[in-house]
Amino acid sequence: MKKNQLKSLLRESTLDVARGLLGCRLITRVHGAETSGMIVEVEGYHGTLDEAAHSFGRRTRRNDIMFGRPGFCYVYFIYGMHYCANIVTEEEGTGAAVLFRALEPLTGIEEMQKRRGLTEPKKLCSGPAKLCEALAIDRQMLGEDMLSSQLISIEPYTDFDDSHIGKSKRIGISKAQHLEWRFFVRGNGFVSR
DNA sequence: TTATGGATCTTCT
DNA sequence: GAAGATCCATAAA
Repeated sequence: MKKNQLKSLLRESTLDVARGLLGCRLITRVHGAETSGMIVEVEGYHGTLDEAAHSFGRRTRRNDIMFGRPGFCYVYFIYGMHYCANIVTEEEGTGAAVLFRALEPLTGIEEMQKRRGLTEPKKLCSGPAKLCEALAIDRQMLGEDMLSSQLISIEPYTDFDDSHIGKSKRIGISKAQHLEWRFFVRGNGFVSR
């Protein structure tokens, strides 16, 4: 994928965006430190047809960003201690997003190790809350446009064709559990399980 | 105003 | 494999 193709990828349906994001690079720049990783695992969430999505039902203060423009960053706080990060998909007002579940660390690895208090590369970003801690993602990223923001952005890196992409049911949800909306790079050691 | 439970991670057994 | 940590948006009252 070329750099300018991200914008057109975001016009695709949520599940196609999810697949297309595998192999892209997620980058943050915080306090002068750049950290980035290749996206190797994601999940799709689609408000109106998906009981597991935060946007299911109606627009509220918490999920408001999910109804914004595609490419926006939706960060939420969970279990009293963790942040998770999404990129908004579908046209404005839809309430859909793709959750970043795991990265393969690429740059700023020392910084990630410091933030995580760990050195083992496979444990740095192998879960949605772990990658947020490693890349210092929190509420300050909420609502950033990931196609133009300095703080948090996405760019093409590697392309995977369908034969390298696995799918499964989503993890950690109590509703709509039958949907196979989780996608990951097959055989990559940095996925969450 | 209060009660409830969640798109998780770590540590312990 | 199970439990504890610990905040906050939402729904119920």
